[in-house]
Amino acid sequence: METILVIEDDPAISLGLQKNLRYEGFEVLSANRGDLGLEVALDKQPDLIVLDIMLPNLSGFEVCKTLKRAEVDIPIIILSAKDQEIDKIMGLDLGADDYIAKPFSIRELIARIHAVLRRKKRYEKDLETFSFGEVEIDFTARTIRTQGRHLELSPREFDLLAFFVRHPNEVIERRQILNKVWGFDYYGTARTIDNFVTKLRQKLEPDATKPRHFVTARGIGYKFVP
Amino acid sequence: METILVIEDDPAISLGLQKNLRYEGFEVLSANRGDLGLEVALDKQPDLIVLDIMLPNLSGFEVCKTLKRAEVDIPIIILSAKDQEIDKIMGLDLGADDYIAKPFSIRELIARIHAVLRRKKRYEKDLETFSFGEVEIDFTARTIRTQGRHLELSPREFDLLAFFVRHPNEVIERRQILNKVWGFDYYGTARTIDNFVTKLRQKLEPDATKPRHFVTARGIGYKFVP
DNA sequence: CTAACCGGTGACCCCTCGGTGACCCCGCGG
DNA sequence: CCGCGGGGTCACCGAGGGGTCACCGGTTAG
Repeated sequence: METILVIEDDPAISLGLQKNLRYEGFEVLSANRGDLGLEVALDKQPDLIVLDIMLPNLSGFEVCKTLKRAEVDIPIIILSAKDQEIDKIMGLDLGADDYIAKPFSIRELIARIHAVLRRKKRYEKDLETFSFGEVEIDFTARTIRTQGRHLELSPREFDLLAFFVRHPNEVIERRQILNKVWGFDYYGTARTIDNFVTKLRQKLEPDATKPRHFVTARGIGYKFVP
Repeated sequence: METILVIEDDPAISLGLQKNLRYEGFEVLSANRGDLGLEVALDKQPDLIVLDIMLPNLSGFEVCKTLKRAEVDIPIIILSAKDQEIDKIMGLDLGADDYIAKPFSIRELIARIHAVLRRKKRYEKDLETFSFGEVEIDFTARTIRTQGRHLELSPREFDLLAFFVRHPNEVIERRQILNKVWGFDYYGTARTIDNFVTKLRQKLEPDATKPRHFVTARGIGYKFVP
């Protein structure tokens, strides 16, 4: 379930928001002061923050800037009192994900929240997937697709592939591969790696006899080229 | 048949509304004072309330706030005298589902009533049910149907299923499943999970020996694919 | 009070997967 | 041209992960 933090000092608005967001199926946290909101944000890491600009103790501006500076990737939707303010705020380029002026329709706010969360999810999914040639890797589901067809990799095969993908265009010696994929305390023969590379080639290369992605570096190890 | 409660003190408007709504196929209740309206709402639990803001004894504001605070999830459409009032009301964010200014077209009101009811229905359905394959889950009633037949899940089985359903297409390690379903302070063996997964498979998979929905991720945990 | 049920553990067996060795090929250097 | 070493590939085997069943203790409902 997604968690939303509401930072808003007007109790009427805050309570109304909380109620509606819970009704919408979110878990809701709230803070009525900027400094408290910042604290909660850093502590609980909500999925989204609804942030009023006019706040006691620490303004919404400051909260937003601090969060962005801390590289905390929590999307922020800013509430502000007047339409005119919106332009000013957007001009300041706080890095918020959306802006909405009071008085706002709760329906619209919820729609925008969903939109922002969807965007975030899609973005995260990009991080969790990787493609090269005809091959698509989904790290979350630990699945591989090639030419639209699903195919099976054993756990070790998948781990090795993941390692290669994280180090593209880089000759890596066998020792290093063993350390990273099999664990630093593993004392196996280097032949194991060769075997697994063969399997990956057979499953993922268009022509396994002429490897294009999993290239041998004779005398050293292997190199993955996407 | 859906029941609509009209809370409106002007007899002309109230009677007109009642007639039109009955003609439209709704069952209609009415109240001419705020306090009476609230009473009827709580007593009869109508499917929707059309609520005037200016009311004797208890204002529409109060009725709305009280209902929302009581967690009575009846959608409310607010009528108000003037256009300008609408902005103010929306700013207060009473949690009403729609607002309409007098004088209003009865056609428009009816259209909005239908829209709100549709939204509510869809929302409730989304929130409370989930389907995959032949299986239908009702989270509110905590019941399962498959191929039209009702079947029994024990509490833990249901919780585990609910957890899987909330994390589709995601390989989840056993530790995490224990944390989320059994509680972070639970120290049981991983075998427990395996047993419950087996039970879910036997009850929900078309062919329990060839799981399609509850997939094992060898060495890690499980993955639910709808 | 008793029976049924449920959750949790242990035991057993199966099957997959990882790892090793063997064999052969290929490329390189003498 | 030949010998050698590194690597591709295959087949085999043992370990261990997981499916499943049986049992047991506690709780609840009848």
